[in-house]
Amino acid sequence: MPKKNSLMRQLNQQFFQKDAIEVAKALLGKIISYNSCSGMIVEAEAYKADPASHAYRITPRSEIMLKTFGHWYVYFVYGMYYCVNITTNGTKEPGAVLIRALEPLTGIEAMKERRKAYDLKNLCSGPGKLCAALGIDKSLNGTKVDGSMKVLDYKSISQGQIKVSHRIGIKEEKPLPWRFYIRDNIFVSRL
DNA sequence: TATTGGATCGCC
DNA sequence: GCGATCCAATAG
Repeated sequence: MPKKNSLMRQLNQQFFQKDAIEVAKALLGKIISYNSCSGMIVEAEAYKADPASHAYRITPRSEIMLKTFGHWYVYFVYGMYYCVNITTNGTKEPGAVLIRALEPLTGIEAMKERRKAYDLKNLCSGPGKLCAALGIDKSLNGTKVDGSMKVLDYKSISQGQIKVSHRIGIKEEKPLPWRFYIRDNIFVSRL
């Protein structure tokens, strides 16, 4: 693990009380730290109450998106992968940001071992991949963002370095431009 | 209770 | 391009 210095402030719940789109952009350049492993967020997507969102209808699974902010929302997909989100938008409207890719920083050997993948570019370049790499599972669902898994300040990303596209794996009539990633970063899931 | 389809990934 | 693999949501 690297030495923590004063620049690596730990983000509190309050940070996530704002809109998912704003949070998604603000998360680029931040670090996720868990299980003695860490990586810089290079790609994230916003979800609110749009038809493609779990919160389009509030169900027992998705109500965390409505009722909380600054909590981890972890769900299981395709029978074999987990995806990790952070809830946003206060407690009156639903919102969450899906973490889609990390640039691996520390605990790289452990992450390679969990993933059985040894190419750095391939280690955390997708929502399912990064959860497998860090060992994230449903036991973290509903925990606070400043609990055992944390988010730390790291690099400042300017607006000009942020690229925007439609969300991946979503079928919708008119794709919303709610995916954000760091320009020229090789660790994103795709260009 | 049964059915269907998915915010994925890796191999064919 | 497609199968793996199982849970969550909906319909009945």
